Amino acid sequence: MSRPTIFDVARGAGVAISTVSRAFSNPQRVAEETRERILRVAEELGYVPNPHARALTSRRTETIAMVVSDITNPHFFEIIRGAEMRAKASRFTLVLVNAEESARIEMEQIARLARSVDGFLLAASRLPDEDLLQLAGTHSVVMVNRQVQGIPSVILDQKEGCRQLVVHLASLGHSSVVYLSGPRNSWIAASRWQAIRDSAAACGMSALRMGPYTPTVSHGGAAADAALTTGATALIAHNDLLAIGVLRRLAARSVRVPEDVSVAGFDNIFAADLCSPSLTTLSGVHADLGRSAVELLLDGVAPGPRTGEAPRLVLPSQLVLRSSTGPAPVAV
Amino acid sequence: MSRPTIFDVARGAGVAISTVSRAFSNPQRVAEETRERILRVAEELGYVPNPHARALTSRRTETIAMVVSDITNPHFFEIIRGAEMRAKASRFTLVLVNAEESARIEMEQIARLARSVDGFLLAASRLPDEDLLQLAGTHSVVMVNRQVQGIPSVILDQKEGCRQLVVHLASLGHSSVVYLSGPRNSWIAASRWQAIRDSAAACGMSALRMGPYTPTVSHGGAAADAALTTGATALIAHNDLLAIGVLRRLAARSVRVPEDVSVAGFDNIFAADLCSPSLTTLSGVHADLGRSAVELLLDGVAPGPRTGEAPRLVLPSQLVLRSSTGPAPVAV
DNA sequence: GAAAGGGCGGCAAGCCCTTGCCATGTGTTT
DNA sequence: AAACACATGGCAAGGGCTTGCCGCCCTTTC
Repeated sequence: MSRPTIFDVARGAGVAISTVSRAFSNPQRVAEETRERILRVAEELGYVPNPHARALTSRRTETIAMVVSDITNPHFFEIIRGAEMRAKASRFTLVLVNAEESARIEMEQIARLARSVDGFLLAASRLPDEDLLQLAGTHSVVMVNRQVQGIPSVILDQKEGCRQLVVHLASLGHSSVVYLSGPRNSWIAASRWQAIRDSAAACGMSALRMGPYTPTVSHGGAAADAALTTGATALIAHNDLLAIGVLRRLAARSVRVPEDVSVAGFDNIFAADLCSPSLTTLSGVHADLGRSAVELLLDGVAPGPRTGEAPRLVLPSQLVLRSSTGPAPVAV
Repeated sequence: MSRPTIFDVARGAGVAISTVSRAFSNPQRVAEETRERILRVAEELGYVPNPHARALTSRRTETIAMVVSDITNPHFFEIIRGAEMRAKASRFTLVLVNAEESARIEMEQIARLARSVDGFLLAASRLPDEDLLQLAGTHSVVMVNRQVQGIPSVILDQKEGCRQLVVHLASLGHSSVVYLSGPRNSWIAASRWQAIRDSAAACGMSALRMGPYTPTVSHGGAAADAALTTGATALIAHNDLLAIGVLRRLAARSVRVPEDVSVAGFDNIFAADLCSPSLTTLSGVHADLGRSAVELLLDGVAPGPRTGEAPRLVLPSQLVLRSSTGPAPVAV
């Protein structure tokens, strides 16, 4: 015996299938009494509407896709987690896809899912602006940790966060800072560098960008070596993973942190508090990024007139001071 | 202009829609030459089959759902990651759902998705065996980190791993070990305790189970306090998070690790190598769990005769020795 | 050269719902 | 009492695809 369909419910309740359909998807269109009867019959029969049949005509799927640029990066998991929880709260299903740091794969995956989801969450997308704008023309899209004019987005406040971080370093007496940059086409890396450079200028510090580096622990070694050649006393790594890699290499080279060199990262991952020395980092509630992004997407997906402007959410970030930053060494 | 359908392609290629359909889903059923022509037209038109229409008749969705018992637990992310990558390799889509440690929610989510996916990956399911067996009767199911008679599963080798861990502690001179247990209805917690108890007995050690504890850092404090009352010199925590919490509390209470007490965990999370002292832990390639689980599921989903037995994969685990375990203190 | 077989394409019946439009019945207004 | 508005339910046309079955034609076989 196969699963009951809308016909079985209609027969059981003595109504037309259209009425059953509306009892589920358009409740106020059906008399209270009728609806209750239908729901009761459906319950008894164990009827669940077939989502595909539903999607076929209604073009709504109650599913959203989250595309992350690199699923191996633990930083995204908080975002994914927040997104999943928020999606679930609205009875939406979350599909997870990995772009493997490739714009081509990202595009392929999006094309593949275009018909199966109501919208896309693009986390740290590597696609060029044009592609994104085109996509946003035909689908609901929300960017996470990237801003593109005209597309809704959610980011953590890099500007203010970087400013605080630079001011912190400046007030410790550092006069030069190196930013160990993340991937070349990472919007957030560009945005961090810009904020660091501007803030450094405002503090009278010199700022230098090095890299790009793949932001993993294993690439921290090269980054540290390169940074040491500059003589800078303050290092800001693109993220905590890279920063931890830097710390390791510095330890291996007997460079003391923070006595000789100060190091800071981004994301405040769990390990940032455990490594030695513990890591000063720019923190933020990443789960909220995912949550807010879904919220924005659901707003956009909902029928009704668009508000004129694409919303740009900027969530607060906060500086977490630990022991990897300290006073600049006294000049020799 | 709306998206092209199979009709447009059929017209363009001068064939019937059934032929177009087969050109995509049953290539060897169509002459090579015809197929090429169809694919070329489809390409030109930008035709992509509508997955919902497809699913409606074929009952295949090329989608699998991964249900995790608690999405806030970082341990799962490796598994999710492995699963996503493997699914993608077979052009399957992965849906992620969170059971929030609740059997009820887990069941609801499964019911909701039952029609939209080809199968379920249940990671650390909290459902009773009966429910799982019933589910496995109607759907393709693969269990991750749990074994149920008759259902395909993938686990890390707890038994041998725990044995090695206990032998390691025994050979360091410890004569008593405490297992700080994970959640009550966690299969893996039960399985670990059983392996620890048996191995301890074989080594002439006494073993004690305490808890259950929610396996997070914050619950490690209570676990540590409780464990200290027993006078045991070796502590095995349900996972690394709990172990790190234990380490923190011990440090706060000035109990030296490993001089006074040895501590070990499970999972070898990234932070295990960074905490102080670094943590001895039972490691395993968790991404492989996800990968293998998807593989098993795809095997099960594929048409064709079932092999008689439900496969039970046991992936190797390995003991990673770090500095949180050491010789037992000399008795006073 | 006739019969048998295989490869290939087409027909048409679904798969299970949503939704625009119409029909009916009831209550309200003038 | 006529005219109307509104609430409610039904009809039927899809939505875009898969697949069992049939039939055609070209090979092969004896």
